Amino acid sequence: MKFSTIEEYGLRCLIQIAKNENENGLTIPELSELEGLSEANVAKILRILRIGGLVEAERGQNGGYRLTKPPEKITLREILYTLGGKLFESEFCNTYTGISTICTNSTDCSVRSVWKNVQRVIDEILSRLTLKDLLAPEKVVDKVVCERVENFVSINDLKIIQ
Amino acid sequence: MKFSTIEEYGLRCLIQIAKNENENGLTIPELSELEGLSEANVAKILRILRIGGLVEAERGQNGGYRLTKPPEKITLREILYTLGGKLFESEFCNTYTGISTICTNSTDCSVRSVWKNVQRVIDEILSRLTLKDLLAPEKVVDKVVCERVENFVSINDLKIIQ
DNA sequence: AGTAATCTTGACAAATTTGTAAAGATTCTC
DNA sequence: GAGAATCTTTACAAATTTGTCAAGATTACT
Repeated sequence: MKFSTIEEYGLRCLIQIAKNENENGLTIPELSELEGLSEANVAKILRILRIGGLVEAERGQNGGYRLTKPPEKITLREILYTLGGKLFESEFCNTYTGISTICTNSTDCSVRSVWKNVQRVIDEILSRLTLKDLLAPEKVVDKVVCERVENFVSINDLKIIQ
Repeated sequence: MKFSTIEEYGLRCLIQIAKNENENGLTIPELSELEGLSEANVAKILRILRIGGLVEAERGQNGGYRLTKPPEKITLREILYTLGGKLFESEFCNTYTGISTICTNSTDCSVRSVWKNVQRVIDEILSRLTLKDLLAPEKVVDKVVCERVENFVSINDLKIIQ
């Protein structure tokens, strides 16, 4: 269970765009510079975000990328779903070799239940965090994210390692 | 953010091994048959589980794979960590292009905070589920997993879709 | 000892994901 | 309208993950 690079880079680019003051938005070369990615790669990632409706592009000399909505209205769930799809797709069982027969016949697919429930919790956490929450300096963000998560989950005795 | 096929198949194989009654354990051809995977693929996955210390193998005519501990002592966290690694590795930031300079200089790496907190919650959920919890028929498992998760997380108004 | 059933390993092939390159389309400025 | 700056798209290359194959090692049974 990993985050893909598209998710990582896409979210980073979105944060940069949201932080940007200039009304023209951010250009591909600027994002490339800010995040240390190649321009071609930024272009590809921004395309996904644009098709997903999270950013809009203006071409030409004063062109660039802007958010389509204010950052407080964009949830992390929406972002990560656009960039990487859901953790557990309902076709999942069918795409895996041989499992369809096993699942439908014996209906003994306990694994699915785990995936579903993990996804449910992740979805809920990500729904409660917006792009705006990520715009502060790292330490502030960390505090907010921790609080938000703890407010929702009853982890009392657990510390974050590292 | 996806589960890898190794995680899916590995967990399935473990469940089969745990369910198995025969004291000799399950052989590769049997697991292959049960889960609809090729024998070569099963062999590869079982190797990971064996190196990870979750199963032990016996060679020869009465050979097969058995669990190294009782299923109630094997957590899903342990299993998925063995099969797929952590969601967020601490070297993560360094492995991504260009980010090291940005991270260390501006310490403005809000994304990391999200990953860390999501992982914290997933880890906690997976720690509370053991292999034994997955051995019942699907509907029973579903009930148990739901309850266990809900007991820990305050989702009140959310229903599982599908 | 020989044979069959099994696990074990390393090399390779296929598929998927990730990243790059090049040519095109649009807009602004002059 | 020419040119520069920008986004857009498609095709391709590289890297990673996934899956297969074949040869070897171990054990039990006769």
